[in-house]
Order: sequence, then structure tokens, then C-alpha cells
Amino acid sequence: MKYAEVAVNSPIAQRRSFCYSIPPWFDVGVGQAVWVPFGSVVLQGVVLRTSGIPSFEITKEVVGVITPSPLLSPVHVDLAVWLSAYYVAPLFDSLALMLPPGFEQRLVTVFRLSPSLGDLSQLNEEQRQVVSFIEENGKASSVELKRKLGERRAELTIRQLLQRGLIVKTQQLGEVRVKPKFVRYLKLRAELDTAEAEMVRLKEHRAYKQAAVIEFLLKRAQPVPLSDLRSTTACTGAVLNSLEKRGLLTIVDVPVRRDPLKGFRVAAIPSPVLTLSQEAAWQQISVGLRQKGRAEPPIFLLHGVTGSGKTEIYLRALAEVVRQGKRGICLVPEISLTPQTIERFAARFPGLVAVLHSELSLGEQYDEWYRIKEGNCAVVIGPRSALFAPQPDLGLIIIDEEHEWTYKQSDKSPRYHAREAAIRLAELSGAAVILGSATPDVVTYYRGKQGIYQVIELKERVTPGGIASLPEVEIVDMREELKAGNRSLFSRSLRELIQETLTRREQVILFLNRRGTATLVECRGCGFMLSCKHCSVSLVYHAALKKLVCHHCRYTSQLPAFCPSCHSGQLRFLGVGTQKVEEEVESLFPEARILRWDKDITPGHKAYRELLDKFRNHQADILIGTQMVAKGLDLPQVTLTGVVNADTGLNIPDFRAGERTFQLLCQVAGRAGRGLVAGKVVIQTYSPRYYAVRAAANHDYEAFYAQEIEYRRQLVYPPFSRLARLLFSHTNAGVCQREAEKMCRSIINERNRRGIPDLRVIGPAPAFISRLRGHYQWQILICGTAPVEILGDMAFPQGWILDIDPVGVV
DNA sequence: AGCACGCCGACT
DNA sequence: GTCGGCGTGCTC
Repeated sequence: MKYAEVAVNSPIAQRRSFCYSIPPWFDVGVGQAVWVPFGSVVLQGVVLRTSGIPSFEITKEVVGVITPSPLLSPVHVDLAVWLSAYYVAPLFDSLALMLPPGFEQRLVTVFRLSPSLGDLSQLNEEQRQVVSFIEENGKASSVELKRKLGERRAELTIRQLLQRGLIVKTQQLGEVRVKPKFVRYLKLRAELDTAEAEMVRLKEHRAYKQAAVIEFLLKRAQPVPLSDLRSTTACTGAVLNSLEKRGLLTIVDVPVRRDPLKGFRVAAIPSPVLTLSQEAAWQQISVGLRQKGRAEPPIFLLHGVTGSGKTEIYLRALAEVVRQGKRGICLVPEISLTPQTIERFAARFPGLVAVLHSELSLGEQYDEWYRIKEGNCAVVIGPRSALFAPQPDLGLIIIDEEHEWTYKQSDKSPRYHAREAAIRLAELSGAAVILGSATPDVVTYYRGKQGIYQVIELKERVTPGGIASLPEVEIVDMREELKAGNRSLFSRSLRELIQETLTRREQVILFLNRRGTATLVECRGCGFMLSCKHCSVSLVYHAALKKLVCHHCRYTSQLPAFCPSCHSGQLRFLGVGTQKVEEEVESLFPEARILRWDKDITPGHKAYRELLDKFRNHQADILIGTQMVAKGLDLPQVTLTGVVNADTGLNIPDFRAGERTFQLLCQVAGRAGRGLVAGKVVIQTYSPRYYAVRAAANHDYEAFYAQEIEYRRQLVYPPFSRLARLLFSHTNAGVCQREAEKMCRSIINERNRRGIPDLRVIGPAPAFISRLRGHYQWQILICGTAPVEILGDMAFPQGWILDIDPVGVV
């Protein structure tokens, strides 16, 4: 007898697997999806291992296979097992990242009236309710009945009715959410002359519709899609059926691929000549990629300023890997902001690029997944989740802008970091990794300095005009502006530069730090700040909606006429929104054409492309926006970038605030001067001496890194330790605090019991957002060499969230 | 989520 | 004694 170790799709399974026997009539292997009995239900599961010896005394049997062959490769199974252990996440959730889109299905319990009708006379009120509900709908799911009667009552009544044999229980598959797509084609089956004769005969018998179909098909040699026929002739299924029955035509359903890159056709472009700097970088990588029989695959950190031509290196590396008969994955921070990257890959590898992200329809995702699995794609491009694409013979993983926080999944389990998972996947599969960034994560760069990663510097900037220097950056001390009596949003310097740039008919980008864009409402009288009912955050005033909105829970309310606290009235608006900047620009430069870009204006990604095209075609002079304007846009006509408020990120109590500010300012500064004309950048700040601001202004990563790594060393933060964040939320403030305190004590007990001295337990403390959607939040930070060692063995009651290597610690 | 088990009190 | 109600614990 063979046995399978199975990860089951049940929340109670968590990080455990369960042992099942494999009946001899099933061929079950590692990575295969199976149906298994679990308690009283049948669940989906994935086989992790098979063995001749069971790991449990009394095993149940696998009841069915979901797919005839394994869905996951052994490498992917191993990766999921690692994710689950490292991030303390449920096994099945980790596997689900790698399963085909729309795979998850549950069996629902359905009750029907039993065919042999029993005695319906002696029923109580509830029993009659249930019976009549089933009579009306033909069936009832347990979920429906519980909603109707309440959990307890429903369970009891169902048991009673089952016992009396009045109803029967069956399990049904939940609805399948994706299927392969087919297009129906028609083709003449009969010989041409037979068909023609038949058409005449049909007309004689006044079967005009059938005759018309034959006539239509006679004109074409190739099979015709049914939709073509429908648009010219009025024909129904009955008409076609009778023609098929008489052997005159064949109906075939041809599978079609739903292609997300349809209408994205790009002409193939040969690879350009490399600059000296690129050539040097490429030489190092190409040697690494060609090395045979290496013990561990190489990990490159490609450190290159904005516009230094990193993408070209990625393309070459991928071409080399493809030459070796292998394939690649390229991760990008935000897919909707990187059409240019996709275009470049599609132009170099026509027809061999797959994209995979959640904005695609489920059908498109499904088709791309299987196309990748079949080995039809040289490269898969996508956000963090694309790492888990079923790419066979993986030879290369590229992570563009590796410092970006979007690579960490923070909102749901498993809370993995795609960079760390990629490195693990590379170890398991033997693939090489290229991490690319202008401003590498401090932890990544540290590993580079340690020799764990191979650092490759790309120092020159490539522009249409050849090799260019980075733009000149001016830091403006806004305190001085205030002293000089300038209360405007713009310093005198920025205002002059905008005017000059407009006069030269060049373009300007004005950047607002996201955290500072909110328009908050405060009472002039008592200082009361309007905040959300359910969250401990200020409400933001939206001029377009004329309403107050909570940016966490979407709670919306009217702007009150008077202060709700002191009732004296006199509310005023604080903070700088993109709208306010727009107003001020309008009054200062009435002749300028302005575009404003923020989340309110671009809900879909179509609108944003239009907006960007408009700006690129110089139909506007000034683009005002937040984060998004900083990301990866190549706008050659922009020669001035103004950072309106550089500081607002600095006040958050997060040890990574400096790194964040530096990365953001570097990114923004990189937007200017990507064309023929040299660019200029103005950073307005109240803390002009702050190391992150100064280093960004000098385009000096090394200076920033030297300072930052010193802070981290002193405070023993990553890379000198690892962090885990434990968050507990509860509707009751007191319960929440007590639970957090209790957990804190048990962690400290566990630490002392095991004698781990270098494990700091910080907290418990209310989270930075101390209340969210009506739930109070308390958190504990654990900092040490291996916090997971302790956490992995502890039990966490409902309401706890564990985040290993969190990107935000507030 | 759903079932078995075991305890307790009301009633036969 | 016996039945129903409820809390607890387990699911290979």
C-alpha cells in the first residue's frame, strides 16, 4: 500500500499535513491535487510526499484525483513547504499561490426531500419551515438553513429530519469559476456538388434557413466561426442540428486562448549596442550565467541609477538563458505602471511573453497559466505573485526595483516577500537571480557587501542624447521661505524655475509625498480633528465628492457645519492635496496646461494611460501627482521636477523612514532630464540637513548606505537582526490590550525557558493605527536572529496576525 | 465546519 | 433511568 502526505484546504489544518492511503486504482504523485475525506466532509488537497509507510495509524483513503497529472512540480511543492514554515502560514494557502487561477473549489452540503415521502404531519414549527424551504427551492444548502434558523437550531432540525428519513444529504461541487474557452466552428462535411444539390433540394422543401447556411458555407473553404454565420444569416441551434444530423456539416469546438497581450503587437527590435558601462556589467553576468557545474546559482545585484539601461541587461540575460533552453520570470513592482517594460520584452521575444496579474480576467489568467505550464513562454512578467507561475526549466529570475515594498504581501497570508521567496526558488531550481535597483534595499546591499550577492555597478546614464549626467538637485529650506514671508506652497526658487521651464516650452513634474496629500479638517476653536468612527485616523476631505472619507475603511460622511466637539463652528482645512497644488499653479501660471494625477482621478488603468499619453505628447505642461508619477516613467521632455513636500514621510515612527525617503526622492529626481536637455530637480523641505535628503540630492547611494547601515548596526535592526510583528485585533479595547499583554508574557516565558538571550520583545503597544474598521489593534515586535524559531511552536488564538520580516512596523 | 463525546438537569 | 441541551475537542 502507498500512502500520501496531503495538505488539505481547511483552516484547521494550518501547517499540518495529513496521511492518506492511496487505493491501487489511483496513480497519485507529488504535486497532484486530490479529493480527500476530512472529518465529515470531502476537501481538496495537494500531495506533498508519497511513501510506503504511513505516518498515522488509521488512515482514510484518497477518494479521487482532481487532475490526472501533477499540477505542481516537486520544486514548487518544496517552495510552498518552505513558505509555510518560514512565514508561519497555512500549508494550503502557500500551495494555493502556485495552483492554477480559479482552482479552489469546495463541496457544499445540500439537502433534498427524500424520494420516499415520509409522514409530514407530526412536525414542529422549525421542521416545517425547513421542509417547505426545500420544497420551494428543490434543495437547500446548510449555509442557507443556518442563515434562516441560526446555527444551533438549523443543526438540530437537520439532524432530526435526517433521522426520520424525511430529507437526504448529498455533497455537491461548488460552481467552477473558470473553464477553457471554445469557439464553435462550422465546416461543410459533404462534397461541394452534393452540398449544392442538397441546397437546391432544401429550398424546394422550403427549408430556407438550412439552405442559407449551406450557401454561406459553400463560399468558404476554411471552417467558419459560428459568430460569423450568425451575423449574416439568422440561424438557430435547431437549424444547425438538423444539418449536422444529416451529415451535411460538422460542428467543431476549437479551444481558443484568451490573450491578455492582444492588440499589443510590437515590431521585433534587434538588441542595441551596449555602452561601455553596460558592456562591463553584461560581461560579469554572462560569465555567471554560463558557468557550468556551480554549487549554488549566482545572485546578482545590479545597482544602476535611473536610466542606466538595466532593462537591456535583463533582456540579454534572458536571451542567454533561452539559448540554454531554459526560461525566465521577471517581477515588476506594479504591472499597470510598466507597460513600457512589457513592450520591450514583447518586442525582443515576440509571442513568447506571458503576463500574469490580478487585473486580467480569470479566464485570461487561466489560459496564461496553462500556456506557461506547457513551456510556451520564454518569460513570465508580473507582480510578486508571478513568481509562482508554473514556468518549467527555470533558468533566471529577475526582480526589477527590488527595493519596492510591493514585493511584500502584507494584507493576507502567506505574508511572503517575493525577493526572499525568489532566492529560495532559485536555490531549489538552480536558476540565477538578478536583483535590479537604483536604490537597493539596505539589507540587499549589505548582503552584496558581504559577498553573498555579486554586486554589479552601472554608473552611466543612457539618454537619447548619449551618456548624460544626473540632474542637478537643489534643496530649498522651507523655513527660510517662511522667514522671508513666503507662505506659498512654492519656494521662490521653484517658482522661478517653473516659469523658466514653461518659457522654454519644456515640461514640469510636481511631486507630492503621499502621506502629505490628505486634506484634513480641524476646528479653529478647540483644535478638534475630524476622524473616522471606526478607525483611529483622520478623515480626508474630498473636494470632488464634497464629502469626508476614511482612507482605511471607506467610511464616508458629510462635512459638518459646526465642530462636533465644541459646536463653535469655524472648521479649517489642513494639508496639501494635489487639488490645492493645482489651484495654486493655476493662479501663478495661468497660461500653463495642467494635468493632475492621483487615485481619485484614475480608478481604472485605461484613464491613466490616456493621461500619460496626453502628457507625453506635450498636450500639457505640468503634471501634478503623488507616488505614481515617480515610478518608472520615461518622459524625455521633462526637464524640471519639483518635490513640493519632501518631509511628510519622515515623521512616521518606523526605523525604515530614512530609507523610504531616500528611495522616493531618488526616484523622483530620476524623472528629470531623460531627454536631450539636462534636467533640474528642486526638493522643498523643512529638514534640509537630514541625511536621506542630502544623500538623495547628491545622487550618493554610498553616503546614504554608510549612514543608514551604521544606524541599523547601533540599534540592531535588519540586516543585523530579523523582525516579526504580531498584531492582535479585537472590537473591545480592554480585551485587546489584555490579550496582547498575555501573549507578550508567554513569549517572554518561552524565551527564558529556551534561554535565547538575543531576542528582544518590544511592546505590547497600540498599533500606529490603533483602531481599524472598528477593531482595536495592539502589536508586539520581536527582534532577534531567528524569531520564527520561537513563534513556530507557539499557539496563536484567533485574531492574531503574524508578519515575518514586516516592511512596515507601525 | 460538523460531528462525537460527555456532562448535567428535567422529566418519565 | 432516559432524553435533550450545551460545551469541548478532533478531523489522517
